[in-house]
Amino acid sequence: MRKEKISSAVIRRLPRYYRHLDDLYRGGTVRISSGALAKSMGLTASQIRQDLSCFGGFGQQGYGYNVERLRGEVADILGMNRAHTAVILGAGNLGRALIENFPFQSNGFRLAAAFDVDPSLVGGSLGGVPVYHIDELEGYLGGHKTSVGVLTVPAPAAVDMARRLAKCGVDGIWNFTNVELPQQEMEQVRIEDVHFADSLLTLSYMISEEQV
Amino acid sequence: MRKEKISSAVIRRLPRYYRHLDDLYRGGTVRISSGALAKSMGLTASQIRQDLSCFGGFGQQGYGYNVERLRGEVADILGMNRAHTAVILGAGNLGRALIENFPFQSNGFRLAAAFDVDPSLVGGSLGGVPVYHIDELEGYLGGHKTSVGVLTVPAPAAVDMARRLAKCGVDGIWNFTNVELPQQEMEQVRIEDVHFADSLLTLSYMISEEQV
DNA sequence: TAGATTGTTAATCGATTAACAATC
DNA sequence: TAGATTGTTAATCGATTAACAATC
Repeated sequence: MRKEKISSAVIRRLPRYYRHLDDLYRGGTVRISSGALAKSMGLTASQIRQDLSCFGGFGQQGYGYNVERLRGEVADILGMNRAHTAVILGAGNLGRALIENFPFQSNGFRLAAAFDVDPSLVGGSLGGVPVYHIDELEGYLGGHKTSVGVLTVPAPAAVDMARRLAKCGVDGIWNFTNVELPQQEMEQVRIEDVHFADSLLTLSYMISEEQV
Repeated sequence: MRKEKISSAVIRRLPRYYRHLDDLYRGGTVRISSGALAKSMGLTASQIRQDLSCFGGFGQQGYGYNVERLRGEVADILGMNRAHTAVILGAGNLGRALIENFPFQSNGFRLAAAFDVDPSLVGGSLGGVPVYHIDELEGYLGGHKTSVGVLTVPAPAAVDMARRLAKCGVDGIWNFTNVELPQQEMEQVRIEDVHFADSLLTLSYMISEEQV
């Protein structure tokens, strides 16, 4: 289906396309032209047509794109309909924030289990998700095919936990620890980092620059 | 000091440079060549020299870079020594995770106040940070020059809170809500988004692609 | 000094934008 | 049909890589 390797610049824009198309869809918009979408997203029409054409011709000359259809196509491209599963490691504040508030379901994931060491949490559940002791990780993953491990453990535990997830064969790690995981040790695992510090420092640069 | 507009590709790499240099510094490394740093970061030596030369000549021929000095220079460039201040809006799980666990201080920020509507929190403090009622926001910001507002409120409140922060004259908004803020309404405010959903969907794409 | 490594200029590569024939 | 808008090819722009003289 796909012609060549899709550049990561394009891939990073896909979730934004999805988000905007979903908003339009929910708002009842039936069709949209690349020009109109570009304007509302702050991109160029050319870029949108170029990006989408990596995956196929979803539009129609003289008409534009059907919002519902395009939204669905982008969802498919992003793998949102593949019944991905996730487990989360670490049920501290951040872990709990994700467990209780992040809409895994509407992003195509089912959050199946949480792991922690806190005896007051283990055996219970959070937001409908059972909490197991971290020692049960291998046993659990052995029996439950899991796509992604979400890492919200304290920094010192991060690398070890990543290794254990990799050894159990997860496809990806969603890394919230401010630690660089050893990708070269786990070539087969895709790692996506959410580095809060990098983000804040970028903002710090931007606001500092203004005042030079 | 700076010649021209620095490209955002370069800016996004600066925090990673800082992180690596800080690790090296803490580990006691005194000097490093662009080649060695490149290898450990998965970049090219050319790129590192090119990036750094945007800001000045920090190295020495035949020697490389002094780690402590370069770490300091990058920190300065990032604005880490400008005594930035921040307030956080929303002390739910995510807000609390940031208040209690995120090292604002070592990223050059002082987290001065939190705002929420929960009567059981207002008037108290979290992680040493006083919690005020959101109604007190304007009063507080009027009296306390604040660089950044951290947005960890529920999605429906996000845009309104962003407007209020902008009106009070913050320089930047660190946005954790899955909402696109109206940048065009607040040209003077720099917005840095941490879109969890975009990040997870990127990972979803990467692991799905493997299995085509 | 000789070897190493920078900062910078030139060459290459890739991504974005523009243009336009195809066509709904 | 005429107007609008796509998908795609070509042109431009920008970012990365390579090369090398300068020099510590």
